[in-house]
Amino acid sequence: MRRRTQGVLGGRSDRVVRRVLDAALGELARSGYAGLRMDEVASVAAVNKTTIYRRWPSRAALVTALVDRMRTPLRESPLPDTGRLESDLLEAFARRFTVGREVAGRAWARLLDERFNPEVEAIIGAAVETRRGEWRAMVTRAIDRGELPPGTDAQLVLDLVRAIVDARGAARRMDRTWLTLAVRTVLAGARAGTLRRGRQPRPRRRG
Amino acid sequence: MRRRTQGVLGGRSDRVVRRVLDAALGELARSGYAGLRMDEVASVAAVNKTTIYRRWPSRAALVTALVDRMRTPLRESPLPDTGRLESDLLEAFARRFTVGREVAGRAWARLLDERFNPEVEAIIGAAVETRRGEWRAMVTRAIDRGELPPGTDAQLVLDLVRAIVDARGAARRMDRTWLTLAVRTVLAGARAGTLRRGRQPRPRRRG
DNA sequence: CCAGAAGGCAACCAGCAGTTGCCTTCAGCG
DNA sequence: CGCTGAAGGCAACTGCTGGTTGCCTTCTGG
Repeated sequence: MRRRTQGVLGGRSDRVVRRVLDAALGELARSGYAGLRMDEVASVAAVNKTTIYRRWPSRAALVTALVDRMRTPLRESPLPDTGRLESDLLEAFARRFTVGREVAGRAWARLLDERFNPEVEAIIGAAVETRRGEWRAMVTRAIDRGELPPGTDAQLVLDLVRAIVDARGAARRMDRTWLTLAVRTVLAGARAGTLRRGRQPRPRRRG
Repeated sequence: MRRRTQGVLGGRSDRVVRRVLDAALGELARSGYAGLRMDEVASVAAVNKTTIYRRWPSRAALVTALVDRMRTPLRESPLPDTGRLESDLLEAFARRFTVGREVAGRAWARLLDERFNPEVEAIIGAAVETRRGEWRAMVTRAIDRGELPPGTDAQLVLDLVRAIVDARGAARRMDRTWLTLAVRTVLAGARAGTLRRGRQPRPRRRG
């Protein structure tokens, strides 16, 4: 039997896929996940709603596919390794907001904002999880270089930076200033030994 | 004409108000804001949906009233002033998660998780904004005491701690460990001078 | 040129916010 | 005690949206 012409750019199907994903991207950036109306996507894509549902059984599936496509270029380039953790972190995080076009950045920010939503969390989680090891390695290298005290919890460092960065959602646009602040503050904490693995940090009186 | 028997505890109306708000609290803790079904609230409160809508014109209004009631005891006690910023912050933030009963804590956490939602943000914002000055004063005192370098941006310190704390939402329950981590890390950053007002912090090579 | 995959169309179901019109109950005043 | 008006109950309804279904049309490649 004839297979779907996936991958053969220019086929009827692929044209539809591209148009739907493009439309979905725009709608996601505009209205966020919760506000994304399938009818609207269909109409913008100049495609029937049924067509969308035939290929992606739910909104979650559609957005998952979209995120996957968004992150494709990202997936191909390795994480930065500048020899200095601060620069590595700055660059690595900055990339998250400049995936491809401007729209994609906004769409991703909207998703982050809605990460409380189990569906969204699953989507983001799946996308991020794959590179967790690489990210951790980035921090570990810094520890080995002596930039951070031995015993520092690499994952914790990342979690903290992410927590701060993600706090800046769609409303207030992510900017370099905030990102820098997040990275420097967390690194200062780590250097002060606040982020050792396992044991509770003891209170430190100011000197 | 006879007025509503508001305030006269035990009246029919007040009993209804209490039951509806209690029910709403439970539902909010269980299902979050977006998942809060008015029919369910009505049914749990053993009250008719119409009755709810007559008093609170929308879900947002209902939750606003609920939050207002939740925060009443909090509003009455001043923020801590232990003479040490770390303790102040720890205690002040810890309170947010122990407003009254256990349920209220969970409900509040759910709200925080959904703060991306404009409606929710308005609700939270209104509740929090009122004490912004007090919080800032807490940090300013510490600067005056010399705990933090002069010129430190008090609001920024608070924003950062909040960013980290809030990252722990409903799924992973807020715990003292994470809170401590957040406070200590941000304070370490602040002591290192990362959070001066206005000017961009210069990169600091590790010593 | 034709079989089968993919797309279009229209009507439909289900869940839920919010509404409406009308009836019932209750508190309290005369 | 009985009346009055406010507050509550009830049931049916609108409107929106995600997701479904059955059937017909179009495109594509062998």
